[in-house]
Amino acid sequence: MSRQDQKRNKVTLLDVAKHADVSRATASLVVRKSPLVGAETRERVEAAMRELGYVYNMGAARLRAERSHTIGVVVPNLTNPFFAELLGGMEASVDAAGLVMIIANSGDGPPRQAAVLQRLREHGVDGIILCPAAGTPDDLASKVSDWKLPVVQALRHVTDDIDYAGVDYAAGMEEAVEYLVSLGHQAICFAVHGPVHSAYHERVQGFRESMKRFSLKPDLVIRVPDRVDQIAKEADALFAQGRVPSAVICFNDLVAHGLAAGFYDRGLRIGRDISLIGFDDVADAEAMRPRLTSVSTSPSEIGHNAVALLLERIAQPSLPPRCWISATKLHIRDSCSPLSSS
Amino acid sequence: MSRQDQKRNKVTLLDVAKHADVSRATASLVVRKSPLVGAETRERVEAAMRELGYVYNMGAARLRAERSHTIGVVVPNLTNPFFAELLGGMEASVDAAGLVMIIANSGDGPPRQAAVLQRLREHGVDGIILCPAAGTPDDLASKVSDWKLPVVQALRHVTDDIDYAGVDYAAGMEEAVEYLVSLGHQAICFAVHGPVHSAYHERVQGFRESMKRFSLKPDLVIRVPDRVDQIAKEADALFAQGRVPSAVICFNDLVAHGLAAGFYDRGLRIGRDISLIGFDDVADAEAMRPRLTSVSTSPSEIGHNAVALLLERIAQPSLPPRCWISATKLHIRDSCSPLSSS
DNA sequence: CTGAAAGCGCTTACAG
DNA sequence: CTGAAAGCGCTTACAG
Repeated sequence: MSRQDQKRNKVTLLDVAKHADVSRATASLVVRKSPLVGAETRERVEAAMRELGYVYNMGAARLRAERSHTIGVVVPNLTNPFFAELLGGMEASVDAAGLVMIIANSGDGPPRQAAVLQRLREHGVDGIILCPAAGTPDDLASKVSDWKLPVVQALRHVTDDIDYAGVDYAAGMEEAVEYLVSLGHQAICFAVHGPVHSAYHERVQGFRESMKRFSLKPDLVIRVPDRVDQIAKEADALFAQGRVPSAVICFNDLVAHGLAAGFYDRGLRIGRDISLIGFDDVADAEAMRPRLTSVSTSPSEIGHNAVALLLERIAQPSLPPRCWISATKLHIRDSCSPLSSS
Repeated sequence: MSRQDQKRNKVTLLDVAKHADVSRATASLVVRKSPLVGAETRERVEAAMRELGYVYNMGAARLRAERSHTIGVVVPNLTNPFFAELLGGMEASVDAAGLVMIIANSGDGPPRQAAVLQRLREHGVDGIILCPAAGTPDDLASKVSDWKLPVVQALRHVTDDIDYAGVDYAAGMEEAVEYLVSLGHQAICFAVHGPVHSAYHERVQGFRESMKRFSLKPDLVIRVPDRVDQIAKEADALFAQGRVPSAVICFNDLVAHGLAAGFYDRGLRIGRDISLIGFDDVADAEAMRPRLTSVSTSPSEIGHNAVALLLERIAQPSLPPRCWISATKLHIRDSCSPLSSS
């Protein structure tokens, strides 16, 4: 019975309506779970859908209703565990809202970013969560507003005119510095890497300000390679500045991981000879030895926030731009120790 | 000029056609880069698109052309770095093919998997790459063929009737065992975790077979917790079986990472007191200390393969089902040492 | 609560 | 190479 109507998968709402002996409009109301339809009718239509193997055609619905139930997410990178956690958080929220997520990779470069943004527009997404690529031009906000497409920035921001879900990186740095100072450290170094963007600046400035607050030298900022397996080799750079740090704060856990390896190679014992603090507190921090003290930024929570902002923006496009800056939390484990009075 | 036509973003192909003084059909040909249109005409149309800020409406096109330029990817988990690398590989290939990727999370459970699969069908994806959830029912193949939707299995497989892009896990285990044997190890343990599926069975069987080939006890298979931070605490279980292993092969690098932490906590020196081999060879392996010897499965390459299979399947739906099993490669680093004759 | 009509923005034959 | 017409499968008012 049911199979014969189905050549080439073409069961349409009209077929369902006929089968259930109602009008197409009524069938449409049933699919969309409208309360206008009587229980008995609804049941009949639903039975018809089952029997015919009906599959809702979102594409057709979108064309008429101007809503695609699809959002776009563009990140600079897919393989970084931090972004993986971020995406995981987003996926959960997006799914709960009955939407679906198209993900795109900007490679952290403006040209590719422009291309994927265009592609997402063509696909008619209802909105976009964008972690702006390093070097994103200033006119992003005006472009986006021309598009009349709901957009929220995540993790990084290039304009105040667009919603932003991020983290108080500066406060996180402050927590880290404060903690190390409380342990007696003074020669504290900040090891950075990767592309430069708002989250980068906020961390560096947070570090400098905090150091100054404690009347400490704020300029021990050194740059390490991007890839974790190369950071280890560069750990020497930390000690080549004329002043030997007793503690180092890392741009993220990846840097911490690489540096930890480098220290190991040099026979330095973390948490004894040198103190180490990570940033982000991704899953590995707990599995490092000694366990890594790290400033937690809860990427999956940021993912939730970004989706929440986007959904509200979609519902009310004229809302004033909003910021959702979440707090960090220093997760103290075993990689720092009091400065031995030597 | 250009702004006024654009109230509510509604520049349509017809507007472009009028502006360029051609018919709608011709404009359509230009968007699709058909060679049928003369260079001069094409240029005029393209100029019109630019001036009006035209955005191609993929949704409308799909409705008529029955192609969405969208593929679905369903994975059991988003935050595992292994899947992150897999997705990264897929994204590159998908993007290069001019498509876009909807990603969905099955949570490694059949009910959610069924839901997301349904959702992807509703969104009219051109095909699906599925890493089947543990416990996926046997009728998957017949369901999928009812759907007439191109599908390829990745990493795991539940049927031979659907394309599959995977890895020769058994051969990988064999490499690992062989290497340890060559170092003189006999009491070799396999530490597994996570849900049970084809890739799990293949690894366990690969281990057992290889051990038997060398006339070694094949039943030192122990189970550790799923989360990396809990594995460390369970490292003792390795030594509670009456026989103390001198080497352990891990189900994946995550297990290796957790176990390494556990060994550290017990004062065991990896690569001296005990040998350790990981599986997958994700980025961290290089940053562990001692550096982790691991069986590389090249997840991003599998991602490429899966996309390639899917694109071919979409182009030729009647092709017989195919398998693309890629080889593993043992990446020897510093976590294993010869068994000291004691 | 239900029906008949129009239309979302494109592509597809089919004539010229 | 170009035009006019029909239609993809839905939803949206608008009447009943």
